[in-house]
Amino acid sequence: MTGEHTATLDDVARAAGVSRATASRVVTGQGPASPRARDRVTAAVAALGYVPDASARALVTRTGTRLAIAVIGHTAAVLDDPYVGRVLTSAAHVAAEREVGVSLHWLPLADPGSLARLADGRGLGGLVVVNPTRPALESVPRTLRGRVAAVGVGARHVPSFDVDNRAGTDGVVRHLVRTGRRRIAMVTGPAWLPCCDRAVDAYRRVLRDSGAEPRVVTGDFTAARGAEAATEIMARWPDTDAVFALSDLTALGVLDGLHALGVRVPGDVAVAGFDDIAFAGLSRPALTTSTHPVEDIAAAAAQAVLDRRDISGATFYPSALVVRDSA
Amino acid sequence: MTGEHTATLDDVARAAGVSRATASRVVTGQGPASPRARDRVTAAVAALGYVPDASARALVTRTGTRLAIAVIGHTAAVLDDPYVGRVLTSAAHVAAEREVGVSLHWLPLADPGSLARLADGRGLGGLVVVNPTRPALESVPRTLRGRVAAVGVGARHVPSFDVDNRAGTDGVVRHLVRTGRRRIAMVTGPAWLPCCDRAVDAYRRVLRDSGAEPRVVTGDFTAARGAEAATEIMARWPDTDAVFALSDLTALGVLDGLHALGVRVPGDVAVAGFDDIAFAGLSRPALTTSTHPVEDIAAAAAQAVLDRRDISGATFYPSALVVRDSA
DNA sequence: CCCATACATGGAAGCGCTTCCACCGCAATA
DNA sequence: TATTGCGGTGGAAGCGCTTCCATGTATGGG
Repeated sequence: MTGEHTATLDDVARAAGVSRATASRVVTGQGPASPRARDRVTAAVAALGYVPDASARALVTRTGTRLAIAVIGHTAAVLDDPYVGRVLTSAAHVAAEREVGVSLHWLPLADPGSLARLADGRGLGGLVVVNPTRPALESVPRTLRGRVAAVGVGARHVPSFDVDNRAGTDGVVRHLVRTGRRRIAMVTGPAWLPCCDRAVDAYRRVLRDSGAEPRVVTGDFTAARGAEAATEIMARWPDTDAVFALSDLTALGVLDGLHALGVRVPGDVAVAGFDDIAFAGLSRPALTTSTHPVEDIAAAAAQAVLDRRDISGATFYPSALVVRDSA
Repeated sequence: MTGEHTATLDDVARAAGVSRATASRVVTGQGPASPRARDRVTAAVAALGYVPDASARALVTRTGTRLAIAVIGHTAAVLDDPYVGRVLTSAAHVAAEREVGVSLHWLPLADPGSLARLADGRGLGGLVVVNPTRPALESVPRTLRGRVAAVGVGARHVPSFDVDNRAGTDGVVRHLVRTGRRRIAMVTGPAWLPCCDRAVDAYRRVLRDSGAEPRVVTGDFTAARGAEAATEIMARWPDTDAVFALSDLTALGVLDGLHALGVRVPGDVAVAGFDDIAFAGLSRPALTTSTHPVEDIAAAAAQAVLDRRDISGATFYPSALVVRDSA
C-alpha cells in the first residue's frame, strides 16, 4: 500500500494483531487457528494485498514444487512441429491440476550439460525431458534422481514414455502392402532421435517378409524436407509406389513434392504419415496415418514425476492406423 | 556424495578450508578473492557437485530473474491452435538468451484472479500475458507494475503487441472484392478476444465501401467450428461467394465443410484465412491468407519486459497478404 | 470446585544464501 | 622505523517464511 514496500508476513501479523506464527498457520491452512484469528488474518491479507514469497517458502519447506520441462534440440525443425507445443500444453495442464508451477527450458542439442545448471535449487519437484538423448539424461544431477521422466525413449535408467512407433510403423507398412504396394520408401526423422531406429527396424522387417528392398531416406520431421525427400526418392527409385514418412508434417511435404512432380496420390504413389496431427484430415487427399497420443504420453510423464511413482523402463502407448484417402 | 545429503555452501566452505563468505564470493564471482582461495573453492564445488539453491539466492538478492508466461483461456480451442506453441517457443527463446528461466501458467478464462497468485514471490523478472483480457490484466499485482507486457491487445495500461489484423483483414477482404467477390461471409474468433472486434470492424468497413451486407458468424479458431460454420453460412446465405476466417485453422475447416457440401473452391466460393500457419501452403487448394508474425510479436513482448523498456500502448505488427489458390 | 485435556498462541530457531563491516597482515610510502 | 593503504578474509546479520516447542486459556469430567 505505502508506495513501494511489498507486504510481508510480518506486516500481515502486525495488522491482524497476531504473531507471525499464527499468521503463517492461517495463510497456509496448516495447523490450528481460532475463527477470530482466521478472520483477522484473512482481512489483513486482503487489505495489504499480501502474496507469500515462493522463494522463502521453498527455502524452508524444501518441498520443491515446480515441474521443469526441458526440450532438447532447439532447432527450427523441432519448433515448427506441433509436437512440442502439445507436450508442453499437456504437461502444463497436469502441473496446473496439482497446483505446481512449470518452468520451461530450451536446450541446444550440443550442450546437454546445461541440464545440470537447470536444476539449480531444490525448488524443483521434477523434471520432464523431451526428446531425451543419452548424454543429456546422464548429465541430470543426482539430486533429481527419482524425479525425472522422459517423453520419448532415450536412456535406460530413466522412466520413458513414448508412442509405440514400432507397432505403428508395422501397422502402416502392412496396410500399404495389403493394398498392393510393394516398392515402399520411408522418410525417417533425425538420426539423433532413438525413436527413428525402432520405426525403421519395423519397416525393414515388414519389407523383408514381403520380399521387398528397403528404401530409406533421412528426414528431419519438417514439411520442407518432405518435399525434397519426395523428389529424391522419385529420382533414385522411379518405380516407387508408396512413401511412408515418420511424421505427418513430412508426409504433407511429400504430398506437396509429389504434386509438383505431377505424380498422382494415391493413384501413382500412396502416401502415409505418422502422428495424426490436426491437419492430417484436412489435406487433399486426406492423409492416411497412425495416431500418436502425445497428450496422454506427456501427461503420463508429468504424473509419474509429480506423484513420485516409480515407473521404471519404457512405457509405449498404442498407435492406431487411420485410413483416409492418401493410402 | 554421501548418500542423500545435498551439498550446501557451508559444505563447500568447509571442504575448501575457507569461510562461507569467501566461498560465496568465489561462486558468484563478486568481490575479491585470492587465487589460492579461488582454486580451492572451485575444486570443492566440483568435488561435492555443489549447485547453488536458487530459492535461497533469490530470497536474499531479491533479484527475481524469471519470466512468467500466462496463457489466458485454457480451452481446447486455444490449445489446438499452433499459436500458443509459437508464442511460448519464441518467448522462451528470448528468455534463454538472457539466461533467465521461464515459467508457464495456464489460466482458466473464468478465473483471471489466479494471475495474482502466480506472482507469488518477488522472484519474478516479468510477466507476459497471452490472450489478455481486461479483468485478467487488472488483477496483476502492483508489485509487477512496469514488468508486464501482453501478447494480444487487451487493456490500455499494459504495453501490448499484436498483429495488425485490422489492416490484415482489410487486405484480405479487399483482395476478395478485387477478384470479383461480393457476397463475402466472415467467421470471427471467440467474442472475448478483443482482436476480433477490430478485424470485424475492418471487414464491415470494406463491405460498406463496396455496398455489400456483412455476414458474420462467430467461431472459436478451431477447424471443427470452421466446418460447422461453412454449413451454417451456406444454409443461411446460399449465394455466398467467399468466406474469410480469422484463423487458418478455421479456414481449413471451412474448406473441409464446403468440400463435404460439394461446393467447389475457389470456383463457387473463395476461402481465405488469417495467420499463414505452416500448413496453409500445403492444403488443397492452398490457402490464401495473411501473415501473422507470432514469433516477432512474442519476442518483442518478452524483450520489453525483460529489458524493462517502457513501451507504452499497443504496437501492431504488419500482416501481409499471401495469395495462393483458394481465393 | 479442581484437575486433566484439548486447543490456540507466540517465541525462537533455522532453511541456504549474500553482503556489510571490521579486521588482519602485507607492501608501499614518508 | 612508523605510518598509511589495500586486497583478502571471516563474523554476523538478515532476506521471508515454516514449524517445533513451551506457554497460556477455555472446556470437559470427576
